[in-house]
Amino acid sequence: MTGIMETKKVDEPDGDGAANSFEIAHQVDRLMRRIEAGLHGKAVVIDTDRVGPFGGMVLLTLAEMEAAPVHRLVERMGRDKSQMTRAIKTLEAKGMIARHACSDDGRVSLLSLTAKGRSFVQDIGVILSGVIDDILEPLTPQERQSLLQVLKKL
Amino acid sequence: MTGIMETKKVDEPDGDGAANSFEIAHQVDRLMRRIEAGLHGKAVVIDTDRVGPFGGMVLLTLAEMEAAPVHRLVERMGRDKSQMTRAIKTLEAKGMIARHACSDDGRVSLLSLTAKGRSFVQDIGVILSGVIDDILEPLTPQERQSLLQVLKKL
DNA sequence: ATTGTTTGTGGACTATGTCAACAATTCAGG
DNA sequence: CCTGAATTGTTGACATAGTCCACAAACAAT
Repeated sequence: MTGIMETKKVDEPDGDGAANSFEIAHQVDRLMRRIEAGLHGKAVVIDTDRVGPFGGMVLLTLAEMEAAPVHRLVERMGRDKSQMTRAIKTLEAKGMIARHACSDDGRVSLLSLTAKGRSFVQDIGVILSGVIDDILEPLTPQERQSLLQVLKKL
Repeated sequence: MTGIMETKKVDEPDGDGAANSFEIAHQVDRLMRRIEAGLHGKAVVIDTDRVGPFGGMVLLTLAEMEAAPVHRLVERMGRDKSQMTRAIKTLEAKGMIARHACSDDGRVSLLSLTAKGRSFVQDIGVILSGVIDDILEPLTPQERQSLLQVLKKL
């Protein structure tokens, strides 16, 4: 049972609204957008194949898993199946990923990065790191680490 | 061979900023989506006017400012002007916000919530708080507070 | 074999976001 | 006062992202 904003400023001394839920949502949203905006500015240089932000995320995620069926990507990224299908289709057309049939299961086709896809992921990785590091710059290393841990705990 | 991220796992178990950049982006993204998913489930009950998630955000933001010109909303939310124009138009059509001319400046029209808009914001506030509190449930109060502070620092 | 489930696709649609052009004001400075 | 910039908001055209629903093919179990 969770309270509405007004009912729960009791035990928190700080004036900024006691773990204000809306505030957190807002800040998370802002952070997301800053990341994307930062990427957007620099991505033009690199995204010659017009992969787009979502496609980039797919590639990055895939790079962490190496050879996975679609539904695993879906569950990992929390998006819709059909959306994933289409993203994959265009990524395949651009030569970023390849699919080969799965011997165990005739329904699934395993996805993997091509060489082109891997080198692209390399490049995004560098830029993304740069962008986020810029954004996180005001934080101490401890704060970064605690941020990551808190996020992971969710 | 695996790509990029694998190459740097050995020397730093944790505690390095650069290694975690992509991880942070990913986690932030997930958090955003969980919030929106949680909202989506419960919003149907309340969003009888089909305001939508973005419209809701606009209303919530506006509720924090009370009477502002469009460009202030734009800079506060970090979105495109035109997007805001259209969102406002539909919100106005739904009777959530009102606009009245600004005496000082003939270009701007000041926006404010109507009674209907305010009560709607009330309702979202309750639900949003609930959803986020559910998500943040595994965190201790200290962790929540530190999360918020870290986010605000950015 | 029949039934139900999982896996991936496709259609149709809505919402979001981006880019560029534009009118109406306001402002700065001669 | 006048003219050329800058600001404010609007619109068109378009690109991307996300949702919902139905469906075929392969599997799993009885």
